Amino acid sequence: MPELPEVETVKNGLKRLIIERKIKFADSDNPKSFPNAAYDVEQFLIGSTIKDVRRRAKVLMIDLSTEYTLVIHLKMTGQLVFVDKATRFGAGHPNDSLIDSLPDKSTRVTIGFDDGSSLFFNDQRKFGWVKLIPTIEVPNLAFMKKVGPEPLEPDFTAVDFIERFKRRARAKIKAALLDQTVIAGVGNIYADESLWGAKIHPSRLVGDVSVAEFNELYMQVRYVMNLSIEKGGSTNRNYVDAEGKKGSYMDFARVFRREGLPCPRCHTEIVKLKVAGRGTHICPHCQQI
DNA sequence: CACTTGACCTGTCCGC
DNA sequence: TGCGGACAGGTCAAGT
Repeated sequence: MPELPEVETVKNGLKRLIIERKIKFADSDNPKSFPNAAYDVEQFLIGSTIKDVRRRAKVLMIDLSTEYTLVIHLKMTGQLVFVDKATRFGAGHPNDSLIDSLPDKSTRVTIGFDDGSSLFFNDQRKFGWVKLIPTIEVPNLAFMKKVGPEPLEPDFTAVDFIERFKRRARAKIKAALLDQTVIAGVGNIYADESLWGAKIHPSRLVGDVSVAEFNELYMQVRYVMNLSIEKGGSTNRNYVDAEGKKGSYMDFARVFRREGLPCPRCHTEIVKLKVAGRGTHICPHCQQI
């Protein structure tokens, strides 16, 4: 799934839904999805209360009253869905079919609360994980130490943006955009969308992109990801938010998964190619090598 | 170091 | 219908 806007949407939903709930039990069918010692789970997870939910890059953090944190990465197909037994069978609930079906065969972790509600971590491809870590140790995780700045923070400027790319001067601009140590949170959808917005071909080398083009790319990265947060993220395949609802950014996408359709700017047919090992969508007229 | 490729998994879709 | 292969929102380890 999940790039910055999707993880942000899940975080916002969880903040509304699970703060102050008390954890009664935790189950998992897959050690790689929940690689925590039974002793730690018993000692620091069971019986704890949810105090806060945070996001950094594409990582979610659920802070517990025990000074431990559930650090969660959804990778490609992860979902975190809260189900309250009171709404579970509620007629007319917009997503009662999905909600009613949980847990299902993709459920890797179940967190049960003492009021009967549950949080399900579903992950078809099993790339994602839920790790229980002392809160004070979270900033020391290898990923947290090397990840780049948050591009939507108000004090993150175009000058900062350009500076971060200097270390990847010989890489393709799309590979650098996807590199989480350059800036945090951009994935395949918003890389394609922002490069189209800035009229930059994804295969161009970072060192050959002008300052004016970088300024436009900076604006586009912030524009597409802010718009997507407003739309509840992109549901390309599996993604749903904390209530099981799909996001609608794909209705506003300009190139992503729109091969064969006209470019919204010039009506040239959008084509799909492979760049940096990833499926990539461009307008061959607007985005020249 | 900088950069690219393959691996991790399951499911779906497309061509034969 | 079945089967093989390519492909899917991400990140790492290992390779050049």
